[in-house]
Amino acid sequence: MENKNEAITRQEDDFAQWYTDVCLKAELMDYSSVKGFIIYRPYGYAIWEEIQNALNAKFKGVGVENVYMPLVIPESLFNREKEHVEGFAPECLIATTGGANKLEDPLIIRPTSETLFCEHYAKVISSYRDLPKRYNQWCSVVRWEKTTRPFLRGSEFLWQEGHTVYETAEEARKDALRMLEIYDSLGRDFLAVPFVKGIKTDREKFAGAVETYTIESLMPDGKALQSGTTHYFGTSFAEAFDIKFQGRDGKLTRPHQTSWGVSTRLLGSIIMVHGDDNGLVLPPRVAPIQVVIIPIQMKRPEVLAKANEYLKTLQEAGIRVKLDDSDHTPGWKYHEYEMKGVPLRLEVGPRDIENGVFVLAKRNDGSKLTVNESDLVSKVKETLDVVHNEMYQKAFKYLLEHSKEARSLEELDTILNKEGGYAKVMWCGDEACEVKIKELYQATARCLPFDQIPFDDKCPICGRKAEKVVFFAKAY
RNA sequence: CGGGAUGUAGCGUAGCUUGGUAUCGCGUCUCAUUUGGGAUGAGAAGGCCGCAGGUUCAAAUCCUGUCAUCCCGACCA
Repeated sequence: MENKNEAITRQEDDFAQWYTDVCLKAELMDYSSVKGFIIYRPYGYAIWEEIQNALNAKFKGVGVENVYMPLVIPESLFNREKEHVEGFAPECLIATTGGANKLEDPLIIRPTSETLFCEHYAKVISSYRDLPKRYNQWCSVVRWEKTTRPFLRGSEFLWQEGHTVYETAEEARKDALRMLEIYDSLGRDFLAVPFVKGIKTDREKFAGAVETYTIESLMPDGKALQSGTTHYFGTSFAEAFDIKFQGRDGKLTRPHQTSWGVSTRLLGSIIMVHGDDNGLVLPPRVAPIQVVIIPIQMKRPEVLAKANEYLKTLQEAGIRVKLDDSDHTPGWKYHEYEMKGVPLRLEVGPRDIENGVFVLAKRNDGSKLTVNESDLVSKVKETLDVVHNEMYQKAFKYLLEHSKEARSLEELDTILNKEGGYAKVMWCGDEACEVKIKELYQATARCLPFDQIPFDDKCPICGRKAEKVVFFAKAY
């Protein structure tokens, strides 16, 4: 019997509504009373914490240090880099009063913190011996968005923003690419989300950047989601904020900078890429609960004793495990943890105990296996890895099957408007053709992928010579 | 910011046309029996009808404004 209170909209009926249902019913978030500002509930926040743990470990491995910068930026400071201002001004939230007084220099709630980092760097950098600097902060930023959706686009969102300073362009560029690789590995090894890696067109790049690199993921409704970006700034910020150092040659020199970030938008990606009509499906390595133990006929003391024994053993093995000994029926619990996307369910009841086994059920494909008690830890660990790999492979297959070459306007139309996914286009390099595709199909250039495999030699828009492959898609 | 839809208990809703005691289901709480795919019975609690004005003897209902959410477009991570 379908319980109306628990049921969610089916994906094929209304994908957007399905997404919202999952966000709410899996208890990831709730709406607050201010548009676009959401409440990250414990279960949703816990996923973000797992992402933080994974990234912090990777950051530390390449010498990144965590810091914290102020929430507010004086308008006068924010205004120093021209392109940057033009990019962000339309979506700034600005505080104009402090206490009873009007502020002479209004305070911008940070939409991003380049300016603060730069101001600080100008003070603390004076010699090549002070370089490189690799700072990162975990914080939230505010951008006054017109329309908002949980995790995908919010007025406030949580993210990390890294800001680095190097002596040379080569080092800085290398940093931007290395951080992109870290993001890519986060997707591959933790989120089970495959990304297309590449460089943004000039039109799509970050305000103030020389080059923007990106990881793009593909949602099951055929839309692309920009999931993280890294930027090479050249020396433009260093000039605007007067950051200079005395080089090995004794001369005052402008350093080269980068910035890079991923946000809670990654949660949106996880939800959509893996979720199904029963709710969330979490990749094991960032799942707050990796295994949930469901005892059957709990009132029998041997059942609860065995369940607690499993709990303890798995905890000691470093697995994130929960025993649900609430007095709901087993069936209720099955649905509950499926909605919440817990990768593995461990069932243990009188029948199992008699036979010295337990049942493991995989959330990603619903399959069940019977396991000998003695294999508890090894089998759970192994199966978590299996689930991760299956989830990644499934998403990767979808990505491949929905990345198609478009040699003509007709093919572009078919891919973008009927099939969904990426349209690979041979691009002449003229922004006019990029704009034309946007006008015709509401699709944007997601990136020029690093893996350039040309399949034609002329631009399908203007017919001129084309050498670069660009991925176009409708985007979130 | 334009076009459309929706706000009534934690969730889903009836009532609104034609103003007059706030409807039902789920969930929650208590007790008992249950437990291998959303258990059953009995009892109970829970509402400024999104918010603010207005019309009226009287507003969930009519009018104006506003806020929020969802969908479709233009901007972003």
